Amino acid sequence: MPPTTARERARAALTTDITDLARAQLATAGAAGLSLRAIARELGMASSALYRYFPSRDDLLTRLIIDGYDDMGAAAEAADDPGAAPGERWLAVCRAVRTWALARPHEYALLYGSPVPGYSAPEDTVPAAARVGVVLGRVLGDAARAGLLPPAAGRATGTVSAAAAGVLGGAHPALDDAVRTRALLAWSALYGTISFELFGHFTGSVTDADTFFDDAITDLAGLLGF
Amino acid sequence: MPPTTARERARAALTTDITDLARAQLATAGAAGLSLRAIARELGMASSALYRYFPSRDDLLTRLIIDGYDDMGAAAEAADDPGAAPGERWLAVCRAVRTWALARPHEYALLYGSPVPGYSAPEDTVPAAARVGVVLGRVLGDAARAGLLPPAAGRATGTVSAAAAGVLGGAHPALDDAVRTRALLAWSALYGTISFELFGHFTGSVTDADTFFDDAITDLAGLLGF
DNA sequence: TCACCATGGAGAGCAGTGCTCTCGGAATGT
DNA sequence: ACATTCCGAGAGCACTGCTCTCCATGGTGA
Repeated sequence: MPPTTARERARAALTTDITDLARAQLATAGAAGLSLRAIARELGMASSALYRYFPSRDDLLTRLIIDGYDDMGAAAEAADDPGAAPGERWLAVCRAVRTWALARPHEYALLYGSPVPGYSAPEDTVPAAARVGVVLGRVLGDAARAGLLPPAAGRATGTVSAAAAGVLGGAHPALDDAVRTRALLAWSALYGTISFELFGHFTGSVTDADTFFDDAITDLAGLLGF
Repeated sequence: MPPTTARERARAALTTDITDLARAQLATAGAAGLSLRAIARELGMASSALYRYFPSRDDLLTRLIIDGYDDMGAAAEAADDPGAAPGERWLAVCRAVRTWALARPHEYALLYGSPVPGYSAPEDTVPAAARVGVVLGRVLGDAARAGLLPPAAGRATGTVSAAAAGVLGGAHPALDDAVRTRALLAWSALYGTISFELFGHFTGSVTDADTFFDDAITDLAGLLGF
């Protein structure tokens, strides 16, 4: 339900003002440079008043992390056309993730870079964090159900949890632990390439980042059988 | 040449004391929690005296980063047996990198996590950072020269720089841009899986991290033709 | 040998941080 | 109209990186 009383309205408005300013500050100073006092200053209020809205700096970061995961997940979902071929879908979703990351490098770093020290992601972040994985898992499952995947070897290595197996296509003869391991590998490889590009580990090695990314992602699609 | 005068000896000793304490602090508080004052306190000296040895906190971090790259590179080099088969070599080097990372998660995060904000890695870090890549590139090149690689398609996509091509096996008929792209992909995927494991993105999905890593790395080796 | 000077410590201080506490006014529910 | 809850302000604590000044010491050229 939306806020009803004037107080709740004001509180909600100020809360989004804070997170917006925090995001803006994130874009310039990074996560470590995020300063509650600076936000309060820009808002024209005492720093102590901010603690009525976020009990601590880490809680603000948690909010930003959840919003970030959700925003990225929405971008991935929007990029997925369930009617297209698996290879096309995979490429489109991966491209969307990279585009999202390139537009907000600091926010991406907050999600997939070093964890903030002394801060362990609360349970709240899990569902939001899973959204991109769910989209990629659906692509895999749809491909299997459409008979577009090579037959699986039927190996059960026991390394992929049942919960993850459910997300990664569910039960299907064309899907076994070996396939799912490759899916998890492709998933982490996607973030590996994006992180390397964003964090500067490719500088001097990759000249055309756009086509390199497409080539690499296509290789990964081949690994998955698309 | 080693330090000669007593002063130089004392300076070198104190410098290593500082970096050792910094590394210890890194292991507990992470990069953001690294405090020059705390180091000075543990050393029983004034915080201002530390600036005689490191002009700023970022310079200390740079030192730690270079040392970290070097240590990891040495571990990778030690794990590589040039006489073994390419697949074995690839697996051994990747395992060594992961083992190194698992033993020093915070140090790994410093190297491959989010870049420290407002801090751009100086040129000094480049050669040290390249060491692991050089080892992996040598494995690829040796495999090509031994005729253990499938024939290349001969594609020149122009995405891999000449410098990187030199590291990634050098010139050989079995090596083209398509192969080198896969090599860079495998390289970043290696760090993607390690980062995901270390940063907690696999929690709940991967049950047996050790065998998952081996499986994933073997898949990557297959992608490279090993 | 002695004077000179670079070296490296100590301390005070500045500007900034997250966070806590108390106080007082204002909106809300009864 | 009253009681309660909410929310902003201000002062203050402990901490940070960093600078500046001052001073003792160690190595060195005359």
